[in-house]
Amino acid sequence: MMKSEKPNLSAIAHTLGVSVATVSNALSGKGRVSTELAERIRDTARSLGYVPSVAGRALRTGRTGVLGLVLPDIANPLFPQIAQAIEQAASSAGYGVLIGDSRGAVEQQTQAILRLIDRGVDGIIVIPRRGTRISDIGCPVAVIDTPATPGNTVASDHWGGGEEMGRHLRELGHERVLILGGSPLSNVQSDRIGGLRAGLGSSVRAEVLWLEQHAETHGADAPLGLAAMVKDGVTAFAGLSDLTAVRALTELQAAGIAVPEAASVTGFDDLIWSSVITPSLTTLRMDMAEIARQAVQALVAVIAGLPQGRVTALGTVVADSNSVPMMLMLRQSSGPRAVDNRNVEGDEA
Amino acid sequence: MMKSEKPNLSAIAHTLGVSVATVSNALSGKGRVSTELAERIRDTARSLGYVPSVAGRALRTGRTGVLGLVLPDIANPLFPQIAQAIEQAASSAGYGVLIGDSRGAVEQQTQAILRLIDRGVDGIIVIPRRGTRISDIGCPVAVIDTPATPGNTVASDHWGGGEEMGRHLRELGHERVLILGGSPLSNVQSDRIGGLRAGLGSSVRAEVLWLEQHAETHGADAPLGLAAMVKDGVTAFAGLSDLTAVRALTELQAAGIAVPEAASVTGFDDLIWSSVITPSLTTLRMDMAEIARQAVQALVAVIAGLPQGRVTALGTVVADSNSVPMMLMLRQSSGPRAVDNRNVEGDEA
DNA sequence: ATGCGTTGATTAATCGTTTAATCGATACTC
DNA sequence: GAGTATCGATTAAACGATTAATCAACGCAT
Repeated sequence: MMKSEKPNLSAIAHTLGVSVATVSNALSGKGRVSTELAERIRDTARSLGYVPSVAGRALRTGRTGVLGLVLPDIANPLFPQIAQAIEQAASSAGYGVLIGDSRGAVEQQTQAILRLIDRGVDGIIVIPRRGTRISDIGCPVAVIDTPATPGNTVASDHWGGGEEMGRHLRELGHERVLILGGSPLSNVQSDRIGGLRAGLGSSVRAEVLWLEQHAETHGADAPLGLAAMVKDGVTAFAGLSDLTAVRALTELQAAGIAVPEAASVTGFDDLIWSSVITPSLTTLRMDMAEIARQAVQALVAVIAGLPQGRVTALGTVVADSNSVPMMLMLRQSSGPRAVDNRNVEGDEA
Repeated sequence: MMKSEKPNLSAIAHTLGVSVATVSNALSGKGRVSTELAERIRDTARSLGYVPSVAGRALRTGRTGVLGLVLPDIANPLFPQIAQAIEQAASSAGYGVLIGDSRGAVEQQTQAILRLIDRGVDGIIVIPRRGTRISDIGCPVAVIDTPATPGNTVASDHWGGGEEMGRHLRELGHERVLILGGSPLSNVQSDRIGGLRAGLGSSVRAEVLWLEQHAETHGADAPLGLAAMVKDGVTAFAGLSDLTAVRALTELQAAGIAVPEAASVTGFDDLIWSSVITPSLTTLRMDMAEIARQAVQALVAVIAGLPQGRVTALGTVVADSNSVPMMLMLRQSSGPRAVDNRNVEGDEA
C-alpha cells in the first residue's frame, strides 16, 4: 500500500545518497548538476511520486503560484465562460485560481481584492464593476474591461463588435433600431452602443432603452412594451447582452410578433442558451480563451519579473494587444426588415 | 509612506521586546499569556497591520486554509449560483476557494481533483459528473449530488421538488405531460423525474423526451417538434432544467402556441433569465446558500478533526441533513389545462 | 527551609524548499 | 609545476509560524 508519508526533497536525497540542494537544483534545472545524476534524480522523484510542497516553496520564494479572480458579481451569467477560460489559461501556466466575489457593492470589490492579497496571491485578474477604477494595490493586476478603459489590460473589442452588428442590421435594411441596455454606467455597454451607432450609420434611427431606468419607473419585471414599438416602426431590437435579447425575443413572441419575420432581435456574448432557443439568437461571441490567455500571460510576466512584463501608469499590467475581436454568430433571430408592420396582428400586453 | 516590509510575528515581538512565541500564543489564544500583555500584543499587531503569512502557517501546520471546488463543467449555467454560495460559505468559515475545472470528460474530473490536492487544499467540494463516483482520494471530500446518491453529503431534494411540481401540474388539470430531460445518466435528473411522476400521480400520462438522444438522431439544435405534440394532446412540458424549459417555451411561441394558455412550461433551477422572459418561468429554486453552508461546515469539521466531523464509508463527509428542500417559484408559464388544443392554430416546423 | 504547583514567559526545533557561499577535485594555462 | 578556472556537489542559512519543552519566579503548604 506504500502509504508512506508524502515524499519530499530529503526523501529523494536520502534514497540516492545526495544532498537536498542537489535534488532541488536537479529538479529546477538551476544549479550545476551532472546530466547523469540529474537524470537519476528525476527518475526517483517520479517513481516516488514526488510533488513539491507549495507551502515550502511559497515560504521560501514568497510566491504562491496562485492568481486571484475578482468579478463584479459572480452571479453574472458570463461568469462560467470567464472562469473556465481563466482557469484553463492559469492552469497551463502553472497557476491556480482563487475566486473572490465582490457580490454587488463597489466597496466589496476592494474588500475581495484585499482578502485575496492576504491569502498571498501573486497577482489578480479583475473584471471591474462598471465605472470602477482599480486603485493601486500591492500586487500585479490585470484588468479586463474595455479597450477604451484607462488601465485596461485586455478585453473584447466591444466597439468593433457593435459596429459589425450595426452593419449587419443596416445591410438587412432596418431603419429604426431600438438598443436595449442595462445601465449607462457600464463602460462595456457604452462601447457596444458606440459601435452599434457607427455601424448603423447616420441614416438609421437608433434609440436606447435603459432597462435599469425602466425597472425603476415601471417595476422590476414589467413588460417593455416592445409590441407598441413595432407598431411604431421599430424593426430591430439590439440587446446589449443575450439576457436582454432573450427577454425581448420572448416578449415579442408572446405578443404574437414573429421573429425574425416581423422584427429582428440580436444580442451580445453568446451565452449558453442563445443557440438552443427558437429562433436561435444572432449574437456576438467574445474570445474569452484568448483574452484569458493574454491576461494571464501579461500577469505572469510581471510576476516573474520578465523583461517583457510591462505596467501602466495606473499599476495594471499590459498585454500584447489590449483588444480582442468579437465574432458575429449569424443565426435565425435576425433577418431582412419587414416591409410594413403597422398592421401586424400582435398586441396583448 | 511606511513602505516597511510586511510585518511578521518577529516584528511585533521586537517592538514589544517579547518573544515570537508569546506573540503567536497571544494572537492564537492558545498558550499562556497574561491578559494584559495579550491585549498589548493584539493592539500593536493591529496598528502594524499584521496579517499572518499563509505560507508559513501552512508549512508548519500542514493546512492551507483553502478548499477546492470541482464542477462537472464550469460552463454549466448553474455555476454562478454554486460558486457564489460556496465562496460565501467558505469565506465566512475562514477558507479560500480554489477552482478546478473538469471540462467535460470523466477522467478530467479526477485530474482536476488531483491537481487541487497537489496544490495543498485541505478539502474538496465536488459536484460530480453524472453517474460518477468519487473514489477514495487523500483528503476530505464533500459531494453535492442527490440525496439518494451513495456518499452524498448534501444536496437539493430534487425528488421532493419534482413531486411538488408534478402536483402543481396535476392540480392545474393537465393530463398529458412531456418531461424534457438531457441524459438518463444523471442522478439529479432521475430524481427529478421520479418526483414528477409521483406528484403527477397515476392518472396523468407522462412521457420523457431525452434531448441528448434526440440530438444524436436529429442533429444538435434540431426542433423538438413540440407543436405536433400539443396537437397530439400534450398540454404541459416539464423541463428538467430551465435551459430546456426556455428552449421549449420559445419553440412553442415561435409555432404560435400561446404559453400558458395553450400549453404550460415549467423548469428547474431558477436560472437568472427565468424571471425576465415572457411569460416568466415557473420553476424550482435550489437553496444553494444552505447547501453550501452545510457542505462547507461538514468539510471543515472533518478537516479540523472536530468530534462532529463524520465520514461515510465511501470517504465523503456527512452533513447535518443531506437533503435541502427546493422552492417552487410560481410564475406565468404554467396555467390551467387548455380545454382542447386539437384545433389550435400553431404549426410551422 | 524544603518541596511542589502554577503562572507567564522563553528556547529551540520543525515544516520543505531555495540559494548564496563554500569546497574538493579535476583540467587548463603559461 | 604553480596558479587559476571550471565543474559538481555540499553546507548552511533563511522564509514565518507553531508548539513541545524548558525555565524563572512566586505563592503556599509541610
